Amino acid sequence: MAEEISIRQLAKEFAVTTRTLRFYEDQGLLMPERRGQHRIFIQRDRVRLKLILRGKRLGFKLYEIRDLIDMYGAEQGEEGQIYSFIAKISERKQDLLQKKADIEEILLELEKATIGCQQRLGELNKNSEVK
Amino acid sequence: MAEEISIRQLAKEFAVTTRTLRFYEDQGLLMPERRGQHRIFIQRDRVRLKLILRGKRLGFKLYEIRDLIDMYGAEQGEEGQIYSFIAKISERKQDLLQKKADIEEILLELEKATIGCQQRLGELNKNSEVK
DNA sequence: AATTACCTTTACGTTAACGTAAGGGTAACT
DNA sequence: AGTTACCCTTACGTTAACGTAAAGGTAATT
Repeated sequence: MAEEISIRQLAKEFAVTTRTLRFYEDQGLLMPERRGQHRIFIQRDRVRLKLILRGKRLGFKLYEIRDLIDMYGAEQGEEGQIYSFIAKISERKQDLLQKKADIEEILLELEKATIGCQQRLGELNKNSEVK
Repeated sequence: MAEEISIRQLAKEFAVTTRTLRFYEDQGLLMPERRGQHRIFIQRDRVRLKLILRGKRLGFKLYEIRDLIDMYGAEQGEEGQIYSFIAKISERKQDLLQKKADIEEILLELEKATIGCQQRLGELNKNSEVK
């Protein structure tokens, strides 16, 4: 794992396009260094990109993901800021717990559906045995 | 809870617009009866809409949600169909388990962030006491 | 010297999931 | 008879998250 990688290398590593990476930079989600014109990505960007894609899988908007990432390890600022920060984190937590509950319910339904399918298969087998 | 409700009533009940409901019908996610021109929604549609919104919260595309809903209690068909059905359900399960894992990780990070914030608050308090 | 393989910016195109407006119909109060 | 309150369809507009193409720069092979 090289220290400094090109945009294409990072893109390939995470199975996204270079356009996507440039777009994320544009949106303030990535901030690669520049060497001349070229972007230089480092480990920090890998970590960030991983977080971005994780957020995407959960259906978060890019600006929500940006906010989310900003929450990680950002305990600077004065008291008021910290408090509003804790509040924001709490909101996000609620959202995530809701999503988790949604997932549990869907998984339950899918379990039921699977069982239904298996029963159906059983019936089909019985019929073919009788035949 | 009335047996038959209008589009507006259903919309209000779930805090969506009538446009949204018509759009969902257009996409084959809802199939209300018609009385003349008017749509008549019943309990079945409530259930479906709930499932749709749940899917949306998890970032599923509408066509994915449609597929998902079709999985619930659809154990008809012949053997081949059932098998491909079980496979599809399994895929969805994998996806959901991935999302669940994503959520757990984010929650963990947010916990860490919260602790960081509290420590910071503690430090700020110490400083003000010293003063 | 020319092709290959990258990189850059700028800018228009695309898709999903609706929003919004236009134009018209029905049914019930006032 | 007119206003209110719904309902309908058709159709153009909007936003997010990129896709895609154009035009050009650099650096290393062939």
